[in-house]
Amino acid sequence: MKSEPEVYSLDDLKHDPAGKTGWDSIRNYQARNFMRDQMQAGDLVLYYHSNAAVPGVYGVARIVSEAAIPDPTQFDPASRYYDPKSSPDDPRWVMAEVAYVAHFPEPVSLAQLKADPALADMLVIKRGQRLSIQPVAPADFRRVCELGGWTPPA
DNA sequence: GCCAACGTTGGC
DNA sequence: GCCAACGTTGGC
Repeated sequence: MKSEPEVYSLDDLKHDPAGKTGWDSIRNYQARNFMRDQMQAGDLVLYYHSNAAVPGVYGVARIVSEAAIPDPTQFDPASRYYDPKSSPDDPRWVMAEVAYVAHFPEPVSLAQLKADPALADMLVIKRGQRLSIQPVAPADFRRVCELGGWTPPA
């Protein structure tokens, strides 16, 4: 999952008073579908900082809700993400709740991801790949954690 | 700030 | 249904 650190960083998640955050405002159908169809409670997530001084993976979060909760911002006329075509009866946009797990001892930069032959198929290194939610192959997940100097729980 | 990539919108 | 215009993303 990508986030701009100026907007909501992994550190912000760590210190969030609620202990978690709703991953709202996703307004891309493909990203929404990845979240809705391929995430479930308990899944670990690589936390990527985009538009950062050093873009890359800074740590790990966890999905702590089902991955298809209606995104409340779509019903809020004051929100930038208001969608008048959506209705509470048939919500168009969904979200999941995410909780902090860990910062990597060594953040893994985008340049490192690109330089690692084992990660050649990772979506995030592909040119033009802008989706803010992307599936990660288990082997790639483990490799990125290894590069970050962090061991996932068994 | 530039610009490539790409999704969405809307006229026709 | 095509496609030009436009807006957004995000690395650099």
